[in-house]
Amino acid sequence: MELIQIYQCFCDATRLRILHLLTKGALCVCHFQEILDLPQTRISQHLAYLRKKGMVEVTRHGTWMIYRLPSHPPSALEFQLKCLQDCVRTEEPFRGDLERLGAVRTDCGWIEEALKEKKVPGSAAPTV
Amino acid sequence: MELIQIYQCFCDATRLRILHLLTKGALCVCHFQEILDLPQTRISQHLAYLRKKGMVEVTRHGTWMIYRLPSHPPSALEFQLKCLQDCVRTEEPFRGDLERLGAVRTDCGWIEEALKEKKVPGSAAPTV
DNA sequence: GCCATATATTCGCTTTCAAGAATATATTAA
DNA sequence: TTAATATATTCTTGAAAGCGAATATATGGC
Repeated sequence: MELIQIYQCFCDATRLRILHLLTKGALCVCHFQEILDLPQTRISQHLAYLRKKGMVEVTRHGTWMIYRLPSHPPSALEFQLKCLQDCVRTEEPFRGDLERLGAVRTDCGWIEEALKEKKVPGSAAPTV
Repeated sequence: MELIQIYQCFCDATRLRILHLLTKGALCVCHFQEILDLPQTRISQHLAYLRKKGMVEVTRHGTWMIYRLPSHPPSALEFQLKCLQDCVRTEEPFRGDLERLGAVRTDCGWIEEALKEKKVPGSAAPTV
């Protein structure tokens, strides 16, 4: 019953914030750390949970793990994510997350470009 | 964070079936028992959970407890319930639930009329 | 009052979950 | 090879959840 798995993923505040951020583009773990201001372990654990349930996909780029929503999400998930965006547009902490996301200003397109051009995750990496 | 409470209520199969049935009208516990074919204790427990989270309201009519969705549900809940109905229209066990609901053929309007007319929960009650 | 019915609550058990701490792994740089 | 960075995994603890079994409560009929 896949719909329930979606609700299970959505019923924790940290996961909800992660998924919400991913609707704006792919991100790596250090970005989540910075934006959510939560310990790395906790973020990785929730990302592992989401991976296990098939809600996110991941690619390694150097030492970074780039997380993104599934390329072809089931329609129920797509729908729920849309709904999520609508519901929390003005709610904290989601609104603040988006602001901080803007400050980080690195969606995964940017990351991937940088990686392809320079391959220097240690130096050009977001200083987290 | 009220949205999360909605997801928490939605993330169990039994509760999801209960809420789905309630979108079609109020029901009492014995109806849930018959339609879902689950033990009374379990249903009451999940209804208590939903009550605690404000997802259902309840009225006593004689020995029956009539459950229904809140008269003025928060818009997020309304939206999610709409979504639920769309998502599971063809899915089991939801489809079967609706069929069995049709067989029971007693929405709460009927129950309340009967109660007001006859006050005989013991005899005219659904034979469960 | 007593009994039956409908429903709720409590208890004990097992599983899952959330979280922090500690540790492990993979990759890159030197 | 060694060190540093980014991330994952494991461990432990406490809390919550789900479930069946047993028990309690409220109501109505007698």
